[in-house]
Amino acid sequence: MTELETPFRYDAAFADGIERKWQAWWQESGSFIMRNPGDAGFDASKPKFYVLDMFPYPSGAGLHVGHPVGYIGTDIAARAKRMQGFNVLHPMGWDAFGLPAEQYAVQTGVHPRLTTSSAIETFRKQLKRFGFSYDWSREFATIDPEYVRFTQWIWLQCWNAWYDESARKARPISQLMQQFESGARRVELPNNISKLWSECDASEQRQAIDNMRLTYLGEQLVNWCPKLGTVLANEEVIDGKSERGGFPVMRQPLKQWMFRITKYAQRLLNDLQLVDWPESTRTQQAEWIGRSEGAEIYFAVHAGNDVAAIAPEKLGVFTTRPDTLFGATYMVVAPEHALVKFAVAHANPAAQKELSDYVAASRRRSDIDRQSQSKTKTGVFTGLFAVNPATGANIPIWTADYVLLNYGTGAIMAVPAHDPRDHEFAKAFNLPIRVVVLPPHDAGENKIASASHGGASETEATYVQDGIATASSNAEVSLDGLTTSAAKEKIIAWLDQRSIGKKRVNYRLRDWLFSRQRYWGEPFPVVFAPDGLPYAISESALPVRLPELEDFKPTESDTPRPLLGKAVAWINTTAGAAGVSAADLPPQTPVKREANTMPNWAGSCWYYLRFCDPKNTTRFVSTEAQKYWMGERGVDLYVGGSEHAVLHLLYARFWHKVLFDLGHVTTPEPFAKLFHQGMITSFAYQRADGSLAPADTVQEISDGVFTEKSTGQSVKQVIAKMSKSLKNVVNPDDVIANFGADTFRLYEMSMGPLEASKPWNTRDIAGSFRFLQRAWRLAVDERTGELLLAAKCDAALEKLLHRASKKVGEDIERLAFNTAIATLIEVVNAATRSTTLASTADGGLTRDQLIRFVKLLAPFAPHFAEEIWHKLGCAEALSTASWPTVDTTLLIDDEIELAVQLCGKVKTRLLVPSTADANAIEKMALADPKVIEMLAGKTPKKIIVVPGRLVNIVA
RNA sequence: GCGGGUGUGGCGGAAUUGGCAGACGCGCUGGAUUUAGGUUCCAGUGGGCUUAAACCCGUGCAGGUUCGAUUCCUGUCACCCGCACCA
Repeated sequence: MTELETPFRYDAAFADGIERKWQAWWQESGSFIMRNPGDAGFDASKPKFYVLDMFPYPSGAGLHVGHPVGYIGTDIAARAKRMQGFNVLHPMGWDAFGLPAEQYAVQTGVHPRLTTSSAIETFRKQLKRFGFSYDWSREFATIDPEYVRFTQWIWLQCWNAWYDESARKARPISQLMQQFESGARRVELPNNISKLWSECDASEQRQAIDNMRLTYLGEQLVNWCPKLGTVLANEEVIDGKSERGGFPVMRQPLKQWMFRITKYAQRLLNDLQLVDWPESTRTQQAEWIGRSEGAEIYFAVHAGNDVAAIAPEKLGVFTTRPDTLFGATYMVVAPEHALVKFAVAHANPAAQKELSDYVAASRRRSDIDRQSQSKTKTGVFTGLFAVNPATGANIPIWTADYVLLNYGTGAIMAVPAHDPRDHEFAKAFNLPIRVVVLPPHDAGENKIASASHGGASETEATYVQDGIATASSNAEVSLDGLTTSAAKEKIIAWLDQRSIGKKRVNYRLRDWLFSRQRYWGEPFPVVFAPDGLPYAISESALPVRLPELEDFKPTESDTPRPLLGKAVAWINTTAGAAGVSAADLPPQTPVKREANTMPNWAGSCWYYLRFCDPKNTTRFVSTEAQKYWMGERGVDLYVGGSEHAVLHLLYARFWHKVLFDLGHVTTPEPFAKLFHQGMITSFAYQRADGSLAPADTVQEISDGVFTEKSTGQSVKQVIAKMSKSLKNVVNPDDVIANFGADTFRLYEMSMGPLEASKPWNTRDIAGSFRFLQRAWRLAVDERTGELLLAAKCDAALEKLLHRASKKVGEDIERLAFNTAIATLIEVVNAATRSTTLASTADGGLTRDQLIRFVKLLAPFAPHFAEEIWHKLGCAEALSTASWPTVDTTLLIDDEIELAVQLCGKVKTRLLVPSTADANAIEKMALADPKVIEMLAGKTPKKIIVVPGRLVNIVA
């Protein structure tokens, strides 16, 4: 048949036509606009379902085929839930502050606002072509002034709050003031001084309050690249050089805004039990928070005989193994530790140089490098000694970069016999190793006769597990013979009694560094008075807007400075002009604005709340909208990449909990159910030497055999990330142009499980396209465009369709879209076969069957389904139709086929009535001729009957 | 280094709770339709040995538990993701 004869054939052009038609119709009729409670047309009788994508950062390159995977998944869920009678909130927006736009501005001078808004245009246009059922009326970008205003407002909530340890929640700072003023709480000042509020001067009072706020200024090390004039992420630093340009990078201290997220460590850990998240993600968060129980122990420090200086205060360490205190033969402090500065100041010239060289060198290494065991341990003796409080021994204090300043106290007691890192270090520097724990069985037999002191070669391996303490006693305390847990308790009690240590819970989680030295981020609503103290800008003066910059090029500098520092006129203002309350500072006071900006996380920490009520100009979200859409447990389905498993998801939970404590939101957790979609990878071709050949230089000469065109060398097909250099990037626009959006949606959902990473294979798209073409031919006459409907209902087909209804519904619920689509394909294939095999025109689907089939297909291929739906004479949108119900009586078979196994191997099959019980099945199996033959007269030892599945005869 | 994960035909994958390994798609083979190609339809397609049946082997590798293991356990190999200023 020629194309002229089949004007209604489902090809790419035809698909394009109907897709654009229905997209326009959905938009005009507002099909997916969701009203809020209180609005006209809102149906309060329906339950709510909030399904959310992790919103994208709109990059200049546009959408790639990896973006839509999650979006198609949430759209299927949203469309199915709508048909199942839910009010569905399904919004989309833009995470629009970010580094790429700023870096582009540095290179070209084009304002990030322009770059960003054109990227948003592109993304929006591309997303709309997929026919997603987003409520576009709720769209916003994190750079919108109204959104920035409330992002700053939330920061002010943290500024105006403190964490009440006894109530285990954040409370307004005004309540702290009341406690101070009433004398219920004393002011804790440095050096263990405590005073009444009334005894403090103004500056002490101010300090007392500032030290309690949820956001505070802290000094942190950053990777500063003087040449680029910018701070770099760890991943942008390679071997102490900047990734771009290869310029030296130094770790420099910088005063920056921090969040006291560590106060929430325990709650962030506990509340992981409240959410329906992938187990791996909850584990990753728990590991990140890293709770460990142990002890803090204080070691007296002295400077050695040849250093005539007064030793500094005691050196505190955190250890999870206080029971090994007797085995602590040396100490290690981080190179940035204050004790190292003291050591440098008091060392002789040669040692001084060695120490400062080491500190300088470690500044150039990243934390990951520093902890990496593959690289040999390095370190330098500080010239200082500590006294092991248990043994009384003088033990040397070293500095080494495998100890990190920001974990624990930045210092450790080294127990080389029982910690692999300490062991390796001790071997490298010939430090003593002292065994103080024995494996339980060895302790009993007393295999190790002497566990006393010795050189580094005493033991080859470290024993890290729990065991029995040995060689651990002094005049006051003995741990010998105790199990590790008993020994821990006993030594902590002893340390506590002597006031040289105490029980402590430590978290790996660190306070959250929230300042960036960038332009393209939210300004902080804070200024600095001439005395250097920060003052908040009042809520009524928000948003604080970014100043315009002519030139975005950073300035070369040896010390870190924010890019916004260039906006001199903006930075220097008065308290009144900036919007500081006159109660805090007189309006004419000259002040400097904060030149740091917030990180990208700020916008993504609360966008899910804004979607509930995006146009609100008086509040970040109305109480009513927040209550309705967040409900009891928050967002009902949140889909995004697993690369966000820790940071974004932890930060958003933290903000949410602060807002919860302060009464602004009503759920303890933001996201009830979380799902990670997998990455779309691509094929690449590996040469014999392991290098990768670009995809366009390779040909497939036979099944699975590939050669490089130019050389004829055989190459191996492997899976790799999509990258420009490998020429294996796929543009979704091209795919849609060739097959249509419905085919694209089906293809990406049928590639495999939503959570798995899967290689894109353009060749396979044909399968999804053919499925739609088949389905179309089944329902529509390609010559006339008329519906093809069976007059009679085929019983087998009806049963199949019924089972498919059940299966598709269940699969959508568990986001197993690949198997749902396979089921739909089976229906179409069976129905097609029925038409070609039928002698009369009776094959195919009846009107009623087609209606049900189209409803099942609607979430996956919405344009296709809508087209047939309207051909069936339905005037309302398919999204308003109800989901097919399942008649359970049609799911039961009269007879079931069971597998019959002999010793676990399938030998034959048996048809039994579905009502037969285990006894009856056993009898039938034993009466089966094949079974009799196989048993050959032997009596079965055991017969296992699994109803509905199999019979296993053990002979 | 620390933390999380994945390995099944030529390829993507299915097997939801320990119960018939390979659903569905791609590719390939044969047939029908067609002047031919394409399209469409029908059938076949894990490997070995076979005319066929039957049988044997088979879920990265080596063990273990079990009547029964892709699934649980131990060890091992390979690959992927995250690591706090990329988003």
